[in-house]
Amino acid sequence: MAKSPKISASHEPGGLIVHISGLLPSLSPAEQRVARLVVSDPAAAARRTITDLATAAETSEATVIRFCRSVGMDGYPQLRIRLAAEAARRIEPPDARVVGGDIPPGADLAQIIATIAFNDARAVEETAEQLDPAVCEQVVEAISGAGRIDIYGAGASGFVASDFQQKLHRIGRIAFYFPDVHTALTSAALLGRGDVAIGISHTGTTSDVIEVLEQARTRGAATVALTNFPRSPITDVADFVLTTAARETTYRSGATASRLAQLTVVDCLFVGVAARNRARARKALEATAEAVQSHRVGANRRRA
Amino acid sequence: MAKSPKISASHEPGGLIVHISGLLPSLSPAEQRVARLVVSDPAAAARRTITDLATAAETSEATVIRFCRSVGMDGYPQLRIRLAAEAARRIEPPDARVVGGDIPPGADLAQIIATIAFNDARAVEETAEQLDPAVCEQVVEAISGAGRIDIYGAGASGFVASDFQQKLHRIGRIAFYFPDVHTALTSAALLGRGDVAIGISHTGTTSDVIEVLEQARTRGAATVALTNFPRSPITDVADFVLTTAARETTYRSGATASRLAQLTVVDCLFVGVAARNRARARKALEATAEAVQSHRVGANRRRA
DNA sequence: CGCTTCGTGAAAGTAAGTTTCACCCGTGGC
DNA sequence: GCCACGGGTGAAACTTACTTTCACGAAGCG
Repeated sequence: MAKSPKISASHEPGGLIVHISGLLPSLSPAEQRVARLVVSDPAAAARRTITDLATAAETSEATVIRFCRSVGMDGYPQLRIRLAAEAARRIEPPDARVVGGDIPPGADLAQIIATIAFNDARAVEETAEQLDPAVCEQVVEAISGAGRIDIYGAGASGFVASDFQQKLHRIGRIAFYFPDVHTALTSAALLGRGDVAIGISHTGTTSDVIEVLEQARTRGAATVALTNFPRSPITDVADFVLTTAARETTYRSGATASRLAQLTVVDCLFVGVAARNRARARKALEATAEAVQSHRVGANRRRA
Repeated sequence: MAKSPKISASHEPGGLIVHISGLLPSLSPAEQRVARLVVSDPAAAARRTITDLATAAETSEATVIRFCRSVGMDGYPQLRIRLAAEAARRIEPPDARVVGGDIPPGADLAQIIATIAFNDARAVEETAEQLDPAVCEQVVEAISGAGRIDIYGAGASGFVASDFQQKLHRIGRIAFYFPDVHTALTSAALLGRGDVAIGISHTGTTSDVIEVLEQARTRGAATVALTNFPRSPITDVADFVLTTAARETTYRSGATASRLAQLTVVDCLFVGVAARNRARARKALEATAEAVQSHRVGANRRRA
């Protein structure tokens, strides 16, 4: 291969569990069975012997070992230890709301709210935990020094892309977002060395976004991918990979959790860029805030 | 072999480490050497193999095993696991990132990430806590029975409005979002009894949104406001008020926390509406998911 | 349609953990 | 002073757990 020096992975800080669930789709079927067991109850897995776990996952010990290697461990004992540590750290399984669980059919609205909020908050926290500050730093640097920044995203990720564009624009960086593939491709073709292209795709498999990012890369721009899955196709065309950590809970939420996670990452990058030149960013922000002032009506009422 | 129960095994409250140091004096010399190693650095001990630890304690594996039994464990593996868990627990909460605090000027990216994520997650959680399920229920009911749903929002809140529109559309509800005030006003003028108008404004003072919502109300539509401030002007023109709970941390972040909170509320409403007619919503979602399938490329890669 | 490549488990091999047992050494009785 | 006696100990035998190798079969490629 020898193509992408790629900056990412190998990091896996924050949560081992989170890390594993991100890798899940890139694992083979048998390994996925193991992964699911581990993720669903890390503490229990830590207690099991390798033969035990293999049996429970309906596979062989060999596969369990392969799984260990796939997620970056040396072997089973190391996984066990890490799992135990991980499980201990999260002593607080709040209650019945299953992480990543679906909403039960009979649920009332209060339950729905609690479940959604819990999962959303969790996605944000876990994303932050596993974000690699070093990679972020590099991306921030690239953006700060970029002549131009193109941001791509389709569907739901398009909102995030658009949000990012606006943020950067507000602090005086030249950033673009294109809701349309053709326009985006055209723009990507005009990028060059020193420019930055950012592709956002939750699944990492959105062909439109990948195509455009690839185009940008060919032209010499630094490419950044923001996705939930560290081994998805989009990472092949990215110099820098940033991952979110939303355990998508079936189709139910229209992927809101992943959206929040993406926004959090975007916000981190934004603040990082802004922090590089506080004075200038502050001034720009104040100016833009002032601009919309005339569209605000009188302050909040006192009393009832 | 049932000799002396030595000490009240099985219980070992508080911490395993504490427990061990408690019965340290009751151990034989060689076992004490082991115990001291373990107590002084549990995490390191957890990483060692039994032979390793034995060597380090200048004793034999047999003694290590005896030590394990003495402190109430079944064997060495169990001790290792418990040790790892124990060590993980003691590291504990990273620091005191101030809620709602601003980013200190000298902060490095890791700090920035932690602070942002903390505040973002907090906003989501607190929003859920203070959301009134009864009001939500009414709004859900209104949306479910609406002939048409108009959603208004400007600037950052516009993204949320747009997101909501798309969500509702995906489950077959007739919903609109207008980025432009004039179009929105026109649309509002066409609303009537049985329709729903939703205005989103973080500050609750965005005159454009208020104006449009007011228009909708005079035409007989049910009006909903989503804002962070329960006493802001927008609430005057709303039949139902839903609030977020983002403590805005200065203007710094371009209000991402409030955005996340808004999205969470929107998601709750969405799921609430979808839950009212699971079958229909599910079918619609599956159809839309299928529609974009051809824009996805092959699955995630295996291996490294 | 043959060729590869990849996922897989059976079996062989190695390392880790556990048990057994004989030894040492201090103690106390004869 | 000599001889049981018993706890503490480690060497070695043993068992179990973990790891590697290998060959088979299925899925993709030319």
